[in-house]
Amino acid sequence: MANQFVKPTEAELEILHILWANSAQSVRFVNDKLNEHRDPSVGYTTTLKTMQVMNDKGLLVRDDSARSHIYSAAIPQTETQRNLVNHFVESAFKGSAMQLVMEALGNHNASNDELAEIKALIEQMEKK
Amino acid sequence: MANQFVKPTEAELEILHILWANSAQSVRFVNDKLNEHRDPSVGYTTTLKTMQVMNDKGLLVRDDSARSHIYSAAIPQTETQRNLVNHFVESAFKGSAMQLVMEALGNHNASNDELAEIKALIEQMEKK
DNA sequence: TTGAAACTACGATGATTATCGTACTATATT
DNA sequence: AATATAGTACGATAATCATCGTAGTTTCAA
Repeated sequence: MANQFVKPTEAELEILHILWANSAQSVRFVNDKLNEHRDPSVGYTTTLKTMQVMNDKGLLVRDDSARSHIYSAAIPQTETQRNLVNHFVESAFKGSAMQLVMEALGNHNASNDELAEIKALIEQMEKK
Repeated sequence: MANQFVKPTEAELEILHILWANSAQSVRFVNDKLNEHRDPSVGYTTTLKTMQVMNDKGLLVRDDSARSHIYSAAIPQTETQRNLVNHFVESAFKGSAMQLVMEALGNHNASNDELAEIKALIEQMEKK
């Protein structure tokens, strides 16, 4: 059977975004990145604890061979996002993914390039 | 300024779906509907309590003129879904709505009618 | 008219989340 | 060597969520 999806919390997702964009990093690095965009800044031990929990949950992988442990995301970004979308479609749109697509398309600006890319994807789907 | 968005929890969202589809209803009705698709069924007082909390949060409106109180969703389905999508795009896709669209399009089946509808929406967007 | 059935109010509980402080340990600087 | 610096481990806390039990009240039927 497929691996069981562990849904990351909001705080965990922020950390995942940082590790997806920056591969393997220390807690110090992640905490600094987090606080670049935070007003009440997050304490170092808060980030440490969260990342330890994520490691226990199987969301992160840890290399503890050196004194400063190095963490990376255990699951690829696209796979996690696919799972998140599946869950979200169910809970917010009762399974109607196309309603979600319409909503997301309608209320956010898209460049012509992006629109072209989506059209291409639709063409491709129609051929099946 | 616009009304502050109160994000419904998972359990609350399920109740909202029932009330969006069935307008004004009693707790009894909602609880019965919930338990149509639930294995460990939800207790009546659980649903009652949740709906009372939702009323306090401003998610529901209550008519308590009769003994059996009648609740309805305080905010329209489309408006709530728009807010949910906005939040989800931020947290899961760091603001890239088009990436969400691609993901949702790619991994869910769409009928030809639905694809046509989306194409129409895209045509319309290109004219701006 | 009295007892069962149905309803509301409300407090309590266990689980999860986000947060931090403290204790302890290893490294680096003077 | 002694001390400051930087790291990990871990317990504690307050907030939120989902859940339910109990108490009290209204309605209805035998």
